[in-house]
Amino acid sequence: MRVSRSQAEENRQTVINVASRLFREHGFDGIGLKDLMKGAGLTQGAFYKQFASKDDLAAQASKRALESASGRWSAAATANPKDPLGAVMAFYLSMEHRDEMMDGCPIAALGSDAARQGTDVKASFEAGIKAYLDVLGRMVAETDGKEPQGKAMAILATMVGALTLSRVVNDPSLAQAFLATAVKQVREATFTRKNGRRLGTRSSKPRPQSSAARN
Amino acid sequence: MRVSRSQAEENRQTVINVASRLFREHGFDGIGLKDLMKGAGLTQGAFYKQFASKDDLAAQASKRALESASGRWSAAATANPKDPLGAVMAFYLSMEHRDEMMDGCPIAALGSDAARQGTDVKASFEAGIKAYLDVLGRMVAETDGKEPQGKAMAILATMVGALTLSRVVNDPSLAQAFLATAVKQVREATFTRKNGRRLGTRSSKPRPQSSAARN
DNA sequence: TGTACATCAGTGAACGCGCGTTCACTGATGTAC
DNA sequence: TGTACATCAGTGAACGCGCGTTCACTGATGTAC
Repeated sequence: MRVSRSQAEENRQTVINVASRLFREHGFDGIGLKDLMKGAGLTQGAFYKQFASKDDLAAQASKRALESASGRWSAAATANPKDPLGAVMAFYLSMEHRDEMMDGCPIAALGSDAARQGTDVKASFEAGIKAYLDVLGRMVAETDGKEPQGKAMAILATMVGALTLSRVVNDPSLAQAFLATAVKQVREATFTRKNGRRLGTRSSKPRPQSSAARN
Repeated sequence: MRVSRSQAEENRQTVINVASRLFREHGFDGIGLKDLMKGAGLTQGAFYKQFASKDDLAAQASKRALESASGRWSAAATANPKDPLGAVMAFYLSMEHRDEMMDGCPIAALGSDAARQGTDVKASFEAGIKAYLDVLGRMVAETDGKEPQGKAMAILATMVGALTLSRVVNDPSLAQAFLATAVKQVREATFTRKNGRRLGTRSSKPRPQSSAARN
């Protein structure tokens, strides 16, 4: 039966939100429209009243996932203005994040899938990644004036790679080591720039099983 | 009709080799057994004479893909003994590698898929990653004595992350920038250690469209 | 404001298709004598 | 070494199933008068 316009729009948003989480959990190919719609309390027939195709939803859900993730970065940064980068790394490079793909970083959760998707999905990722880089760049600029955008790209790469690597191995201590060495490398990269001498002396010894080396 | 034992074993190896490339190209879920077997010149019915399940093949193909990739690293390193790390980065962080998933790094090509696979696939990745780390660790140890294994993990994370990021964006210059900043960051990380002063002065300015910053 | 009607979000069944897996069968290979 | 027979890698059809997509239908919503 028909539903009010605002209700329909609300349903649409719910589907996108649900899909942004279920795609991260199961991959674009790992979850069907039936389960996606069921997650939003609807049946699969309604899908094509809201979206042109599964690819269309994939692009919109990717956009939503990136927005929500970038929001978490900003929130962590503003909640800890003394060490915003440390706050971001504390949740990003944690074992909790490693073990929870559904609410985590979509680049790590869907990266190699997204590389095989079409232009629309990649456009969503591209826009979201630029937002990540803005947030990161602003953090880096505060402690390290030189080329903050280049630094931000390298830092993001290190973080995404470390999370990916930590997820494809069975051994939890190896997984944790990838996360901890990434924290360390990012700290050194951001505090080592000004004429070759380290600015900060923040220790970054990896704590083998703790969830995050917050320093 | 029956086939000689050595022919059967050869066929089996061919299937694993083909699968290691087609899984990287299409993802574990993106290619079916029929096409996998056809790629090896066989029909799908023969599959279960050689493998217990598709997951079984996924684990063996992952192992094969990692072995072949780690072989490429070693080859690049020994071919360029003066700058093995530079040689590895020259192909790993290149636009050619970005645009060719089939013969490229399985961690970048299958990383987020592998994170969702079972213990066997992850065991293949874990073993392969340790081999990568050995090769990298030896390179790092030559120029930078301290904690080569930790450095190797951070470098691998940066490289995997940069390649992944370069593949999920449409804009080729942004893709190239991810690769170039990764080269730069790895260079700085490996040559900046000894009491805070940089050892080498190798320039690492990114060359916007070239395939790799070889320096 | 009230009524008649058009719109369209959502339902649930159906479409064709390809999936992973199973199976009866084939016939060359490998083995026992 | 030669023969009889068991083995089993490979074939191709079939299995049940879930997929993305389409469609006739429903009935509350939105609109025209």
